[in-house]
Amino acid sequence: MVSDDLEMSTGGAEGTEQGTARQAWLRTVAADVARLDRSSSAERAADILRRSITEGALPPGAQLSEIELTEVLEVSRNTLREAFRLLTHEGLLVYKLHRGVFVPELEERDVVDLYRLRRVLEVDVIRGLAERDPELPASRLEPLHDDVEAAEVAALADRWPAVGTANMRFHEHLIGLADSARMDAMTGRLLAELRLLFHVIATPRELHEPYIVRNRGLLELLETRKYEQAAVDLHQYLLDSEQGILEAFRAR
Amino acid sequence: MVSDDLEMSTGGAEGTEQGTARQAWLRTVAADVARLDRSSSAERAADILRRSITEGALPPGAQLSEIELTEVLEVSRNTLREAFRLLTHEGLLVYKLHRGVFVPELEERDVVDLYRLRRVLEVDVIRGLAERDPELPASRLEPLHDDVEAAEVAALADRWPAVGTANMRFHEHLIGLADSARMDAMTGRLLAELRLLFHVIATPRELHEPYIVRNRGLLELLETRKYEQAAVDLHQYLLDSEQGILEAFRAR
DNA sequence: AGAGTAGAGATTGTTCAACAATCCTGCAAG
DNA sequence: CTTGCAGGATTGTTGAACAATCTCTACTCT
Repeated sequence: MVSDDLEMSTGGAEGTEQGTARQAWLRTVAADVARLDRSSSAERAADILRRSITEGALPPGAQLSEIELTEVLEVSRNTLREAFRLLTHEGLLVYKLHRGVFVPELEERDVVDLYRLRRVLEVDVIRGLAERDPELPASRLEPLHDDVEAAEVAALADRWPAVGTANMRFHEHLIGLADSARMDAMTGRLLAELRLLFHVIATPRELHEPYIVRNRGLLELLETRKYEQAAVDLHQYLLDSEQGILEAFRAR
Repeated sequence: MVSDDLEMSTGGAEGTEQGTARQAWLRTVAADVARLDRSSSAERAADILRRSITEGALPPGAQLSEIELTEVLEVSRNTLREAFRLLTHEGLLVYKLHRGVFVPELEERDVVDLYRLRRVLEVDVIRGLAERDPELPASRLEPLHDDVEAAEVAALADRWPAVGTANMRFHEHLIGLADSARMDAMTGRLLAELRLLFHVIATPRELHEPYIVRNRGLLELLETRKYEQAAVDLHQYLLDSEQGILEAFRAR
């Protein structure tokens, strides 16, 4: 959701269209300002907790004690509870009234549910490209390109959780092609929940490795504007991925 | 979100019909208990605000003052802020750091975005029925039936906002056929945002009336299991509805 | 001994009052 | 007309306090 660290200042860009260049620059500045402003204590606390959860430090089922965390995070109880609410609505925590907040334990039916949504949304994005944006500029695919390379590099270094992260960012950027704020929000939530599942799985390599090359294949189909083929491939891709997670899940 | 509790051991299967009747009763009791338990002050405050917003008492753009509302709702500032967070994540309020919370002002692009999502999700639900649940029991369509009738009754009484509400519930129940908790949540949010739009529209009758009969037609297609036809109709239905809202919106 | 119950201790839900940080308004100066 | 600067108002955050609820232990009764 963040970590698009300062993309700014890459110089250049005094091409023919000064007006649009300036507009683009204004946009990036506005984005930076928004990122700085976003600092409220509750959201910073939520950031730390989010990382702890998605990286597995807080395993599914764990309870988060309020007094304990106020000391660790150095925020007041009220602020901490606001952070809890934030994460609750991302699906990364669940409230049980008068009992506390817990890291949710997802079940098979959640996997099925999550993947159903992923298939619907992601496949629709691709089909949508064919209809509404067949002249997709290559620059919009750059983030996807970077993600694929990041996954390949991480794989060479045997860093499989990093591969998983890169793969997820690939899908996040894929959804981003739709220019739909609400799809972006939903996807963020879906992928966050999915991440929850990864930590109960023993074999991250088997889980992530096959999709590095498939992501690259998908990207090439997009670059050559074979949208229908990309949609079909992605559908099968997600079915396979779901199956892989379900199997790993049953074998835990 | 919760209320999966007390699903436990209903004493096994005594008479088949007694068993299911008892199960149904247990479910309703569980729902009641959940409703009472859910009482947290923040959620009660959120309920009141939600109604105020969706019924138009708080128009788009309005700012919600904290001190003012603590007096009206008789809750502390902290609890009120928790209610704000709840509504923020439903899309019914937006936070501006150090400035306060506001009822969002949706624009044309939001209409387009919302309807894109609605089309994707709702049409997929129908197509999904064909694949995974062709033997859909008639009882599952009862809520849809009730909604259609409610809309027809309200129309006869010239109560057009009520017609709009009934129409929305129809779509909510339609999504419910998918048995997907996450689709339900997303739809709730999408429809809440859509409601926000209705209040800047001057002619609720023209907006809602055509869809009463179309809802009934859709329902009949589902009852006779003509799923593909229903999917096609629904797609066009949503395109028309989007167009209607956009026109009313531009003419405001 | 085992089941049920009462109560102590711990945790969460909510309130209140205070202070710090930020925004908005109006006014003066260039 | 814009820029810069108080002053007032609103939001962000804290800490302490109390009420409500849950959990676990120890006790009573059969």
